Amino acid sequence: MSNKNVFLEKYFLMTRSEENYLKTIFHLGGGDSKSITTNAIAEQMETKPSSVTDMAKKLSEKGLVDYVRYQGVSLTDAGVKTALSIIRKHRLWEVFLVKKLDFTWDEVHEVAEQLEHIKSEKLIDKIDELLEFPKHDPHGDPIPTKDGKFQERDEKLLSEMPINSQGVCVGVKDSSVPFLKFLDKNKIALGNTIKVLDKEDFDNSLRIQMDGKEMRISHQIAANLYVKKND
Amino acid sequence: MSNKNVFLEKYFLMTRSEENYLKTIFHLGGGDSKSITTNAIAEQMETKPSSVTDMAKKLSEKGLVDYVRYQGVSLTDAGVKTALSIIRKHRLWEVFLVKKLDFTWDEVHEVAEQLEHIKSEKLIDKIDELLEFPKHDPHGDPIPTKDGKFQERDEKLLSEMPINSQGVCVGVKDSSVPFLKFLDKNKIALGNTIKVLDKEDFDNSLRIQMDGKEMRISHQIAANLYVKKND
DNA sequence: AATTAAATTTAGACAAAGCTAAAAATAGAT
DNA sequence: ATCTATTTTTAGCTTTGTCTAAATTTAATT
Repeated sequence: MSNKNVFLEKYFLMTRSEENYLKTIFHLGGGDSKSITTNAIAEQMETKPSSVTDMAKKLSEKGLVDYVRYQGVSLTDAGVKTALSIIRKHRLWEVFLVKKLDFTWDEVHEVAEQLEHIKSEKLIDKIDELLEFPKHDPHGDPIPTKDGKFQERDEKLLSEMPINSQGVCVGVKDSSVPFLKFLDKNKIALGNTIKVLDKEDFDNSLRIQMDGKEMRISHQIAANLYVKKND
Repeated sequence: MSNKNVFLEKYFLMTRSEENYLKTIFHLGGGDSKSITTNAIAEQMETKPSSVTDMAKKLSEKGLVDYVRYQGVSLTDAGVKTALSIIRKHRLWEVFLVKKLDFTWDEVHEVAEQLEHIKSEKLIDKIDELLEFPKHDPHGDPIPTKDGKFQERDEKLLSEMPINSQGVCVGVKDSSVPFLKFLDKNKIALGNTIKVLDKEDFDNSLRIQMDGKEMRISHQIAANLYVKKND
């Protein structure tokens, strides 16, 4: 019961629950040294704030988050690294499910949610290799590198943007007359800021916000608009 | 909190621990209506008999084992079915790891031990399909069918036999003169009963028992001898 | 600056899965 | 048939992760 291997104890032996908390904190922005409230975490994870407090203490003990009572939590460098490794696994498994097993867009999340907790570095590296080192998951979100780097591509198709992200319109893929006319008619112009509010699984159409007003656009349109992500 | 869906509650929502117990009981022979002692289970699982007793009660509650105090446990039909579905998953994942990700013989078990608990029927069916419905895992053990049938092949290569299994020598694959001379010299003849005592991971050689005496044979030999399993 | 509303933490409880130590039942040997 | 020795179970405690309800701190408003 002695303190044999602090490194192993603190960083490798993560429980499923701990990993889920780190992932959530990262997604809520707590990797940018921003403090995330216990309430926000509780809401996201569909649990109670008091449970979050308990876990915050535990993760703080392990050096994975900075936690100040009543002030919320933010990930430490070690916490960010761990969160990224889980997100990497999640997204690689999503690619695997879609590319190798013909899962659809909307089926992958639940299963990847389980697979991301499998503990084997070799396994995920081999999956990465099998998939030929994909850069993005099926939703267009970037896959962190093995050494925990986030290679955020700053130009992408609007259809690949995650929900709640926003960017400036920087180009078109289809430059046909009908398409450009459509953009003009709908006051979509280069330089406009567009925020993705929601995606409809049924037809992949998007609800977006532009210049303060909301609108819905089809997947075909979104898949031909390049935007530069800025948040 | 009402008793909404008994089927779901009893059969689908299995914990990892419950699944591991069922698998162990099956492997110890408790599927053949034979009673397995709590001590045997505890030893196999590297836990304590008292913990096994607790779980026996729980699994009995759920209708997965028959448990009589001081008499041990045996799997019910539902228990056998569940155990086989876990074993099926374990073995399919092993094949996947070896065939698709270049894992070696000895690396697969630990990872498959985790993967077997992933809950997604579609996932394992798709893996099965990807692998073109293999009949045996990398160790030569049979993969149960989706509807829980064990298709024990009664003829297999000696090199594919699991440790502690035994069979009667029924044929050769390589019928070249040098090979047959070797068999003759070592008194290995059709009709002999051979028991696999141990496998050496390093060179895949086997320690076997034949006619009461022990000997070691290379993988190349074992991979060219057909035996008919009989226990 | 004081008071109230909202957010957060503490305290105490629970279920799952395990352990230890003591009690009870079975089985083996005489 | 009785008595040990072994096996098995019970009772009570531990840890992890969760919850509820009560207490406390922060923030917002007057």
